[in-house]
Amino acid sequence: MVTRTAAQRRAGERGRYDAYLAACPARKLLDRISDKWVSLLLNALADGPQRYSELSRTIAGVSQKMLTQTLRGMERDGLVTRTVTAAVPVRVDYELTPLGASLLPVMTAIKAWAETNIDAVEQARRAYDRHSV
Amino acid sequence: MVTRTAAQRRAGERGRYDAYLAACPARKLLDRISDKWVSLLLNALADGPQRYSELSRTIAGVSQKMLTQTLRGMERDGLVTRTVTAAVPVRVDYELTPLGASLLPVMTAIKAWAETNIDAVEQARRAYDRHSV
DNA sequence: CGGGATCCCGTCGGATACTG
DNA sequence: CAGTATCCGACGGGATCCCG
Repeated sequence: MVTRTAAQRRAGERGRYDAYLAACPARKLLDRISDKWVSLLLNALADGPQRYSELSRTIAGVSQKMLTQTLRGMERDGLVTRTVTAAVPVRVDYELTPLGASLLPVMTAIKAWAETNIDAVEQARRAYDRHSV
Repeated sequence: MVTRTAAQRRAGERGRYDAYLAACPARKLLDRISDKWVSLLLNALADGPQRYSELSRTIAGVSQKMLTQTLRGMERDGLVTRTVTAAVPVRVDYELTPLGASLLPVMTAIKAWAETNIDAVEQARRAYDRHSV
């Protein structure tokens, strides 16, 4: 077997492609906001700061692990600020930064497309399922 | 143990919340376009129809499994059309539908935000990492 | 109250081999 | 050429327990 296998060739190409992808800002952002909890937290924090426990109740379905993990990630990316108030029961508030708030219009644009086109998508989906099942 | 545990209460709330989420058009759309391969295919198909093998080479890093699976999903949602030309070697072309094409501006908006703000995000990230490591 | 650490399971996605 | 079928490893994310 002198020639490289298809898998080997693809592996080489993938290396460069992954590097290209990793450098792509749009993909980085998509990876971030496409996260289920990030988008929900963005919405929850849109109308003012909230405490950890408030967020926990607002989002309802989230586990502490994911709530903490997601908030940490967003804080790291400068999308939210974390403010600890030393009291007897500790108090922690989260708030959108200007950067985080600037993401809201983008979410709105996505939402707008979704709301106008979701019917067409679901119709196409039903049509597809009908003749293929 | 008379009262329900926190987990039990959350489970109930999650049921309603999941239902709410499932009904949310914006989330459905996000789930779809946030997919790594969907966004790449959208871009690849932006400037005209392409054959299966062409897409395979354009995207480079994708496995046949994911390429086929993703294209099927997009076809189901009415974002692309699949045209089979019966010839000696079979020929299959994929093309964006108007619905699929209407998604491109949204992707552009996301890309625009990403390109103007990615520096701020990465700077915040470095600052965060510096004082916490 | 606001988490950190750990365990565990389900699903996603890659590799490989085979087919019309 | 354009897939389908199968195996399987990695990882995301929930549940649980514990701490400052």
